[in-house]
Amino acid sequence: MKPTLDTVAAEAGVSRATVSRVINGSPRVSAEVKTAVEAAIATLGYVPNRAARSLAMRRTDSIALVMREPDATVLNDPYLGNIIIATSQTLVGTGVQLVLVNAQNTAEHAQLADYVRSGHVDGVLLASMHNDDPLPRILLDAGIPTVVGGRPASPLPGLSYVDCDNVGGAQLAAEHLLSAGRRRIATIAGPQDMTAGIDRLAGFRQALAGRKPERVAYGDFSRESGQRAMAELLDRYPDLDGVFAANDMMAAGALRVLRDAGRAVPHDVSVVGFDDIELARHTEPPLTTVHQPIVHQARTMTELLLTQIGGDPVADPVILPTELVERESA
Amino acid sequence: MKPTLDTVAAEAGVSRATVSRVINGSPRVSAEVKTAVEAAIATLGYVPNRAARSLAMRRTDSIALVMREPDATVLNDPYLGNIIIATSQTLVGTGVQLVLVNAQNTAEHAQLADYVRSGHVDGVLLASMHNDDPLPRILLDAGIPTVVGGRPASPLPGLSYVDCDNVGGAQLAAEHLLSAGRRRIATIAGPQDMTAGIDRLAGFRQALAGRKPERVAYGDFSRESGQRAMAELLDRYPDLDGVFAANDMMAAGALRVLRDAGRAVPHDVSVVGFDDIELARHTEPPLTTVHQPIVHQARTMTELLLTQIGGDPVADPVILPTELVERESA
DNA sequence: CTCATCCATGAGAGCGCTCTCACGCACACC
DNA sequence: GGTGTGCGTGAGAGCGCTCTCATGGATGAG
Repeated sequence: MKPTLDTVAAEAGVSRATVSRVINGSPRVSAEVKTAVEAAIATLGYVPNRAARSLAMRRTDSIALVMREPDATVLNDPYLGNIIIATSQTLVGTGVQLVLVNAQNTAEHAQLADYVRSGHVDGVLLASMHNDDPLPRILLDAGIPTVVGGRPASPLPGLSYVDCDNVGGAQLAAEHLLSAGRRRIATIAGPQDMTAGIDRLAGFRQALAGRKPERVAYGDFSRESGQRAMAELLDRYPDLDGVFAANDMMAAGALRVLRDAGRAVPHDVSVVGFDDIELARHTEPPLTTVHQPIVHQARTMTELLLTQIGGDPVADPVILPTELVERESA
Repeated sequence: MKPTLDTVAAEAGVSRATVSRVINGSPRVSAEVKTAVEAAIATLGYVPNRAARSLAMRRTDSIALVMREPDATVLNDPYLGNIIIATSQTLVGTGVQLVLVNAQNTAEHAQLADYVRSGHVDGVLLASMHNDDPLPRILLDAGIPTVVGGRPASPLPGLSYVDCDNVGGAQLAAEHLLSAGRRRIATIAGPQDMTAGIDRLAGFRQALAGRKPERVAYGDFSRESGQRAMAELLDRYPDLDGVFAANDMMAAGALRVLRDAGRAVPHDVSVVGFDDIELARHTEPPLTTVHQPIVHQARTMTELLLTQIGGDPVADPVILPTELVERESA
């Protein structure tokens, strides 16, 4: 039978309350009693029961990381995996546990809301939202500390989020192409129902400052869509000499299509991606891309959430800087 | 104030026990009372408190997924991320929650053991163990349902695990090289403190059936180590015409080194990898590799664990089949 | 010497839920 | 009419912890 507070109290010859004080580091305990209790804890191998503790304290010392992607796409893109692992690593040593929650369809949203409201977590990290996502609003209204990854489409006052500088990063990419002498630059834009897609296109446009014609094709961040978009661009603008793809996956697809079309990269066409995933080092040629600080983002999100749970006011959005990683494709 | 069982009971004009019965789907409730209670739950927006429930039931409906890798390597290899996401997806609809736990050093092992024993999870999934890992034994001794990913180095009776057929997969790879007419085949073996490394080398040896000389270099599953090992092999066996790398990451490194050395793949040297990660489609040339069924593995592990938690006897180890995916490198 | 003060400790009331047990009612049987 | 069975329901005792409040002894002030 597992030892409880009472067992320890009996062993140490004190009351349950005193043992509790020792465990929680209360200063109002005499040194001798403290050592006695600690000895009892050690000999019994006592471990506090988390359920009982959180029932009494109305606090769980755990947070949820909510993923909202349909299955297939997620597994190919390392973004989510990295966010998860980085978050988990940030939590090491804080005593806070990470609960992973999948909420893909509407039924699961409702379930999730219930779950969160059941007091099983103290706060929520929302990874990779889509535009129409009702969840932030629900959580906000329920008074659950929440931090979102990526800029929400519609600004919700009182919602803090952490994003990388998508606009600035895309500008960096486009400017790099310009400074390499490219003048007929196209872009494979991301889905326009995600702010990452929107902002990266905006940055691209800003850097190109209205040059005509505007060469844009759209993808959904998947490799296949990158291939389709690249083919479309080659068809519409056969003279293009530079491509900015809104993520590396699509850039990899584009690279393949360009090669098949007989265009040498970077000689005939320069290509820049976005994200700097592991894959970017292995494409042929290795991909010049905009580095997205995923680990830093996860860390920041977690820290914001923890301070918010600790009672601090909701922090302002944080935008992390991006930087260009020059390889061989541009 | 959040509604509790008592609130609902008062609203529905019944006792707390009856409400509990309705919530838990007990058959011993009359239809009219049931609907009344359900109406009360709906109007009050009642959600059961998980902490209270698990305190009373001595069960938490959540499992831990324990990761044991030093940080950096993990982020580049999609394996862990995929395991996590696949596990989480398997759990959708079961009402079981996934708690992610990082246990990298010895201090954290002790903490983990305490954590698990604090009754915060019903069982443990152990991802990617190393040889000297004390954790399975600890968990087994503590009577915690546990399922391990990958064959443990020292067989622990009563420990169930799920692995892919590393031996068979490596054989497949080597046989593919043989049947392509390759006769001077080398291997970049994985770390020999992990059974995946050991078993893949064993399978390779089995397929080559003692042909001499044995051309082996060792890596640690990272790209850089693959490069080093490939360079070493070229140095020692300049006439080699086939390479089996124990994972795709090392194969990608090898491909790079081969190209730099002026060896055409697959014309001069055929290369086969292992894992079939996304990266394998993007190398130059695309990598022929052994597909490892990660999602299937995660699913199987989760199911084994859940049945074990449900009281079923510990299941025998499961070895999932691997298959060769032919692309262009061999 | 008395009274107020302070501090270590204990008693006990919850936190919100589950589950056993007893109760009362309806029905069927002898 | 009594006994037995079955079933829906309620009362109440926990589950293991925290926290408030009371207690009693030591200390210092008046």
